[in-house]
Amino acid sequence: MQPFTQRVVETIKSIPEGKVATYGQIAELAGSRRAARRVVWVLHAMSEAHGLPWHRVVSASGEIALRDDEARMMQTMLLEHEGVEVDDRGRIDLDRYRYRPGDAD
DNA sequence: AGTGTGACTTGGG
DNA sequence: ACCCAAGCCACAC
Repeated sequence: MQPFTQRVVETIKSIPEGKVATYGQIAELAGSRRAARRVVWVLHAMSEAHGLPWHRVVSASGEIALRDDEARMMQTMLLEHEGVEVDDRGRIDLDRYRYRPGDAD
């Protein structure tokens, strides 16, 4: 596994319950600001094997990015279970729920 | 090696 | 706020 991939995995694992991070944010935290699409690939390839909290990753617009309706429902359910509000269009208020590393909560 | 694809992002209109 | 075109990076064929 490439170092960047490893860092993406660690970054995703570091997102706390009740918070979300965007693809671009994860890419930046892992050291490559423009690598949002690699984050997508990591989620596909490593989510299961590494037990990643994949549901805490959303798009820069605060939207659930999954295409598949069932999967969207699943993500919505997992997030709301952690106290993250998701509206009926699958949108999340990033001002409220965005993960900010280093914040004292 | 070229092309297509993806749970993306940004910038412009 | 929505739509679109480019840019982005790695992978599979």
